[in-house]
Amino acid sequence: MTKIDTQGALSEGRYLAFLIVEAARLQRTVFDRRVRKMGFTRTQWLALRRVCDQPGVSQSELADLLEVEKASAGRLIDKLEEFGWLERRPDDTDRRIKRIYMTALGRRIHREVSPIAEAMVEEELSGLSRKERETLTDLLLNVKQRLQEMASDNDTIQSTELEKINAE
Amino acid sequence: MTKIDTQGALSEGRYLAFLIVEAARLQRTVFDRRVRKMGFTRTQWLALRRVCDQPGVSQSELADLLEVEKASAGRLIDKLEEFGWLERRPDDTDRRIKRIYMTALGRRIHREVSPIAEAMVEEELSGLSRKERETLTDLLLNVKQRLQEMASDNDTIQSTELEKINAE
DNA sequence: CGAAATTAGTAAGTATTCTTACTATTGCAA
DNA sequence: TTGCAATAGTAAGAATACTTACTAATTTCG
Repeated sequence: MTKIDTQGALSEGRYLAFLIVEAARLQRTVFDRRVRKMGFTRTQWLALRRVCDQPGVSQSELADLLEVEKASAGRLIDKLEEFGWLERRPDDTDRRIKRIYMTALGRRIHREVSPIAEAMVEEELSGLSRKERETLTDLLLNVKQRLQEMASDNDTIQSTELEKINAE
Repeated sequence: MTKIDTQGALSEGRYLAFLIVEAARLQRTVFDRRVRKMGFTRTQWLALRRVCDQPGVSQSELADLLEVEKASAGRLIDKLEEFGWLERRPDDTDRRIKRIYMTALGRRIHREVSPIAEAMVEEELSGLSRKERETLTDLLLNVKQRLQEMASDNDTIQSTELEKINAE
């Protein structure tokens, strides 16, 4: 009764969904290859970049921005502090909060890696005109906003049916 | 001497690169939320879907398709075989090879989850016309192909300079 | 034929991140 | 004020995936 038509109109959209994932994964792969030889990971680079954009960010805020858990962010900052790229400083008024700042070494690393990232982006978009880039931006923004709404609506799924099947 | 202009023309492209990553991550988040309650992970679902599309695939082929290492694919298949969704069968002619097939239960799980995935894709694209979807597909394909070329060119980066900085 | 190189899969150890539980601090309200 | 709830960060253990090394089977080539 619930035959699924995977060959019909839906497949086009499914293809688009895969395209988005594949483009993102390729970006990640290329970036990883180009910077991993330097001895750090993509996550570490993203954290460094965030702190550069927003010095004095708290650990929890940084965790949100990087979309990892608070505990994971703590470990990450441990390592980056070990490297001497970042440092924790207490907040002036709230003693629970530790704020993150870049060190001179961190700023230097950032200055060196930034052009690699910029060059990668420029290269991957080199086949598109300025107008096409704008169009791509608009369309992706549309999809992203829709996805954000979907991510907010939490609890619309019943799992009971599947659990029954799995339990048999 | 190597001043970086992060505010100029490059920032537009950088924004696009982030958009791609964010859209992909949101897709993943939404899908995870909708199926994780059913007791399995996105990777497990992707593996099941691949085997459904391509029954009799070998473990190594599956690892390539999922872009994980052979060892990880082995563990993954262990678990899915434990669940009773997939099964390994020996190859007829090459005794090294184990081919992966779906079980009746696996097919049933697939039939239940597939519409959830399809509905998600349809919903996330609901703000775009058919023509806009085609445009988005074309533009993303262009970016993806460029990234694939970049992923093939392996060794164009010197890491020496960064290592020097880091070692100080 | 028979030894070397290649390929499929597994095993062990490591790294990363998540989940859950905990401590310390702060804010709010009876 | 004092006690309860919320928030920031940490700790410990599980899950997942990667890296490296290994075994078994197959292919290639002298």
